[in-house]
Amino acid sequence: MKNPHAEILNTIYDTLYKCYGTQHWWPGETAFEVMLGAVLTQSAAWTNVEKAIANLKEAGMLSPDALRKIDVERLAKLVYPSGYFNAKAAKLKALVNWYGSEYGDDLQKLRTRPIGALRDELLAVYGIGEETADSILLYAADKPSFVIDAYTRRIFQRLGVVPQNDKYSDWRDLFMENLKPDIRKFNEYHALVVHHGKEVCSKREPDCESCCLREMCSTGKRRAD
DNA sequence: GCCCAGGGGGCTC
DNA sequence: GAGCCCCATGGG
Repeated sequence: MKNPHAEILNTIYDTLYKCYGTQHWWPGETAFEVMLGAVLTQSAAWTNVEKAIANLKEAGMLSPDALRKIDVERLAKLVYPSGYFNAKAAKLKALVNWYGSEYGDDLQKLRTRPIGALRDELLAVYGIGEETADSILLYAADKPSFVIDAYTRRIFQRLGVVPQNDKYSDWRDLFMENLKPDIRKFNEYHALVVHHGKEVCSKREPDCESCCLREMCSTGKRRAD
């Protein structure tokens, strides 16, 4: 028999895709904006991240050079709406300093790096952990790196599809080892998971009645059991 | 007005 | 290497 995980992961993808369709997900107007967004969205709602990015745009701060030059206190005020503003200002500084010193702010150069090496580099930058690294790899650097977030864990836990250990790396391996590396699909899969997590499978009150995954989900199966 | 969301760093043991 | 606290906002 074929790999059972591969089958269920593909079935879940197909079901979500049939239910919601293409998400056209590109969380930012440019790859650089995506990198900033990946940091700003840490523990923050995307609506607040949009406010922070709008502030940066208005202040002419959507370039690596401008962000390197700006006063960190002023930067903190601009990103205020996304929360943790002092921490995030320092993180953005670290990100653009790395981007400039290692790649000369050249996106194409960054994209020529192999996925594993680039991931290790990102993880060494202050403020970039595993989820943020994978978001940048997938949505800015065009690398097939599966993004795990709170929605992913919650939804797949409810479906009973879980790795042996509840660590980020184990969750990522579950997807990376059972899906063919495909940038488009990883992009779409994560977008569908986020959409489903927000609209249907929220933490407080999952709407199991209208959930397209309810047939394979333990949480929503109270009717028959 | 409280409770909750939740990624990453840094410290302790 | 697991456990805990800190960072701060906005929405239920």
